[in-house]
Amino acid sequence: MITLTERQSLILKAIVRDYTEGGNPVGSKSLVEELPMKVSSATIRNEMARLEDLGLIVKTHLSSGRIPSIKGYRYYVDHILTPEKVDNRDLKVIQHSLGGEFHKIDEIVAQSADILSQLTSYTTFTLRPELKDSRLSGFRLVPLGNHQVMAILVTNNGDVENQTFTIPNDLSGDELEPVVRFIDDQLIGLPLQDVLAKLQQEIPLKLSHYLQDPDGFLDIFGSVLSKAASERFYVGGKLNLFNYTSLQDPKEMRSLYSLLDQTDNLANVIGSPGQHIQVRIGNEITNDLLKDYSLITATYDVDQHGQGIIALLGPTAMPYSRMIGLMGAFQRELARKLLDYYRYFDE
Amino acid sequence: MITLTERQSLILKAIVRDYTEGGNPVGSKSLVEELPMKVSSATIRNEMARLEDLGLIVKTHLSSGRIPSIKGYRYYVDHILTPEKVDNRDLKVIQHSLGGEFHKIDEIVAQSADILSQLTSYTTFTLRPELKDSRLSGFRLVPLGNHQVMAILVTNNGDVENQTFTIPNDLSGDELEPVVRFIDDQLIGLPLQDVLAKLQQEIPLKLSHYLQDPDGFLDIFGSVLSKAASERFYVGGKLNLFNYTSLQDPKEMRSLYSLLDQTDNLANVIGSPGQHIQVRIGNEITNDLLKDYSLITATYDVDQHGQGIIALLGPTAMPYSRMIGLMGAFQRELARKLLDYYRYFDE
DNA sequence: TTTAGCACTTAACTTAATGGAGTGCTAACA
DNA sequence: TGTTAGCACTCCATTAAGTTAAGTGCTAAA
Repeated sequence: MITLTERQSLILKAIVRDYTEGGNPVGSKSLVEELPMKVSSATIRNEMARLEDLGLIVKTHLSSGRIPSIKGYRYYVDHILTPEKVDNRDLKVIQHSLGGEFHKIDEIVAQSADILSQLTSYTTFTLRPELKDSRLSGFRLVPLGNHQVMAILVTNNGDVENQTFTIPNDLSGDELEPVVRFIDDQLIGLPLQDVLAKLQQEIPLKLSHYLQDPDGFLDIFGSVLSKAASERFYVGGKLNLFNYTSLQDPKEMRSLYSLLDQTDNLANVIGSPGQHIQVRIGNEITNDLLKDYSLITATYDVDQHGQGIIALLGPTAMPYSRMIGLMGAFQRELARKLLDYYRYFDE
Repeated sequence: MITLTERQSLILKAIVRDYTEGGNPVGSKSLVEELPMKVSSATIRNEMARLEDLGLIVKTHLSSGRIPSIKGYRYYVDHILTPEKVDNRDLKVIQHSLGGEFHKIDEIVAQSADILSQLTSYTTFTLRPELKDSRLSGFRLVPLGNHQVMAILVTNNGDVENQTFTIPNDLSGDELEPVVRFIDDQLIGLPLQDVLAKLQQEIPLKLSHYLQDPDGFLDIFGSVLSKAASERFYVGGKLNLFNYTSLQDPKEMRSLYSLLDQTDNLANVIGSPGQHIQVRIGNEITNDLLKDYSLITATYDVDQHGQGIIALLGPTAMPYSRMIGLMGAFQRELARKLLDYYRYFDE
């Protein structure tokens, strides 16, 4: 367990700030002017040597200034930093852009990713509140003619999922009705997870009373259901990658970029953060492609509607205190907006 | 009007080929070995000087080898090149990947963009056949409970478009039925364009017999309708940009990339190509961001179902003959597949 | 018309020189 | 014991100079 003196702490803080703002290694002389106490550059050099021994700062070459190491950022984030109060203008932007009327949760969540990336110039990820508590509240089969049927699934949270299928023989609404009614009787009100489970056990058997070939129908129902139960990260500010990356090689650039495109893979990268705002720096991120970046993740709580996730990817040299402040604001504002949205369907 | 001698033509052809394959300016000595006739490098130098006078090739500096100019590529494409027969393996790939079963036209069109970009390592754009001949074949309003209604629109080509709306007061199916029936009577069978037109004229008046407040309903219907009538390019191989661009500056990279993201803007860039395969090179493309690239565009015909567009963006130094061959193959295969698809709904 | 020969140009690479920023260490000082 | 001034040292970045290889245009002869 590392403990720093007051002065060492101030020096580390100043190094992190300078490097984050200017992007250049920080030397002892420039620190003399910035530190609140009156000490010579030699003294600072001595302290810096100690910070280096502790592994908190490193040199880029033998006689260069210092930059924070991963460990240094870590210490800074854990013990020195205080979250910055969100700028009033930023807060206005957030509230205004979430203030409009939305027809889908996904729109709200996607919009959040966009705003956050706009405010930070980094790349952001958002995940809607978990669906595990969602319940099936309605199922429809709408014959469209021409061998097509649309299956629609509604949850108690107002989520609507639909898919169109091509079927060998046209069906009339009358033929479909008993099946839909059966589904309604048996499954409405159950959590989606349970519906998925039942779908593999008792339902096929019972359904065979109503339909000669229940398999086709079950495929359809299952397909919409799993689409509704799937969880997808929204990515905002993908293009911002160009701002903060130091990569030159187009090949690496490409593979990084395509990582951001594989939204189904992002869950592995981001994981499930705890209650508080979590910062992972450099190689603390499990994915090798991101070992030179930092990832800030946080959950947000929407009462009994479960938790969602917001995340922020940027350079290791990012203004952590401002970013953490912003994440906090988003936690609150997004939760509030969604609570508002859900209330509409709870009535 | 430029006319080249047989020998000049062969030299230009060789320069284009060499530069396209190797990426380096081509000198007179290396051409000696490649040309089918027996001439010295000095002779080739003389010919090259003439080609340069004509503006077909240029030097990168006073004593460098030559590279084709825009005008040179133009001449090559117009007078020298012969489309390459499509590799059998490539044809298999195309046919196989379009061979599967699709539930939506958009899936086929998007898939085509992906395959073509995969085969070429460039970026591709595809547009589905024009909708102008599509006719409205069905309209549904499905109440979902919780203040939500889904509007579904079906065309005679099997296109399905849907959108969910939040409405102030819940409506039952019974209330909606006369409205839907009215729409069916008045509008089914008409081309979408005509439907759009009528929607702004006679319909609102007549509809007021059935509904107290037709405006809300018309908004809904109009919204789905315009969604169905909107034409969107699919973009394939966006990431391939990293392969063929020579840009270093992340800022330019970014603006180029975001051009590809604005799918609604692409129509301006791509235009409406004529019957044949059209090649635009460098500054022949109207968009300034693309002045260092080449764009190959072509239409494909699906009989009475209208025309679609495929396009290919790559470096000016691209193997035109192979690319034009591939575009030809796609014209045929995509048209065939779509004809097949439509036939299903024509029955 | 073609060709050999040659002087000339340029990019790309290597090497050397210089200045500046920063460090660690030593010795003196409070 | 902690702090400071001074100094030798290191490394990067930039500039300058030199070298090589590829390629050209031009001239004069075949």
